[in-house]
Amino acid sequence: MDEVRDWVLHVDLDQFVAAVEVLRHPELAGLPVIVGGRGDPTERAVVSTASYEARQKGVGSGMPLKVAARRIPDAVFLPVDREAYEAVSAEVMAVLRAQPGATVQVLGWDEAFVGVTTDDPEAVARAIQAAVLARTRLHCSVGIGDTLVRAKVATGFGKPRGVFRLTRDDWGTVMGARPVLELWGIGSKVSARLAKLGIGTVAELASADLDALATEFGPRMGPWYAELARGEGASSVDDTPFVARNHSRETTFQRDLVETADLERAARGMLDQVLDDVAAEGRPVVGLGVKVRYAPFSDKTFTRRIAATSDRVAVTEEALRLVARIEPGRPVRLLGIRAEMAMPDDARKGHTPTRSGW
DNA sequence: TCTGGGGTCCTAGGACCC
DNA sequence: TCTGGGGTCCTAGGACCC
Repeated sequence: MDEVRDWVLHVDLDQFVAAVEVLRHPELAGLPVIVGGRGDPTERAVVSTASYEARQKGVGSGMPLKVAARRIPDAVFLPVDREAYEAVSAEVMAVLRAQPGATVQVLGWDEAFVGVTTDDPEAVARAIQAAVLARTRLHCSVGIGDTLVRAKVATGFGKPRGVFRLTRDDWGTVMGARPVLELWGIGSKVSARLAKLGIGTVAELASADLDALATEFGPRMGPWYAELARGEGASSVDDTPFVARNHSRETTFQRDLVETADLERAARGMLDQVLDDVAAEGRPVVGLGVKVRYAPFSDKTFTRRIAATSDRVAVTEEALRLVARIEPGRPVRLLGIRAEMAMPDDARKGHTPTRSGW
């Protein structure tokens, strides 16, 4: 038994979206279930979640549905049903908040940090798993750590349905020889740039020269990567309510658009939805962004800062002026519209559960 | 193989002000 | 007449997360 101290637990539902669908459709249990897009594998869309049966056959998140269908021709394809997942997610988070002494920081539909003070974090983890299962019939994995990063990484070793602890004492032993790509916050681009500096493993990044990292990645991100590789950073769970900075909509067109009139119509439709979302929060718009993906695959963004306003007509006109900068005649595969909102005075900056906070 | 949608934060470079 | 340097804001783009 440990002494009483603060612990970070990272709770992650197992194959959440697919599991919710199987609960609704019990006859799908044991089958390869793939959820993505509108559920039509001939469309341009990607896999949101694949069941373990589908994963065993090589289908995973982010894969184009067309590719998934080729790999598993007899898989069950289902459309994404956000509202259903949000409802189940709310139940899960309510269970977590009901744990005695728990501080809960939600990271997404299917995961959250839970801060507890205890001498037996494994017992708390098992209690959480049992409570979530009893309330929602869903299984989850729990990572235990002395920092947020270590708890988050630990969960991966617990999946599925398990519990795993990772602390300062064994972080180096467990993670040191692994590729930096396994760290949360390092993706393929940064991994490739690190490789050019001769850094391939977590241990190498943990002991890398900070000045060299700062030169390559900037004064904040460079040193932060080394800290990440040591498993360090924030160790307390922050339950400050989340305040969104942006609302946006994007659409990938099934057929590339070329005509200006088509683009303008699409932009107006998305803008209406975005402004509905903004209006629901009652906050003025202070900036606009347009994202374009030209075919075959090159992104461009245009942004503009505006005086704070809730005037939909004015915002729409301003956004359409940005859309007008799209290169005429070049096929457009994706259009995105983003509205940046004024932040309330009491919103703390930088507390959000993303990279900089760690 | 052919690449979603909704977010967050960081950086470089230019403009502008003092 | 010619010109330093710091601070801040904005834009555009990049990277990563779920």
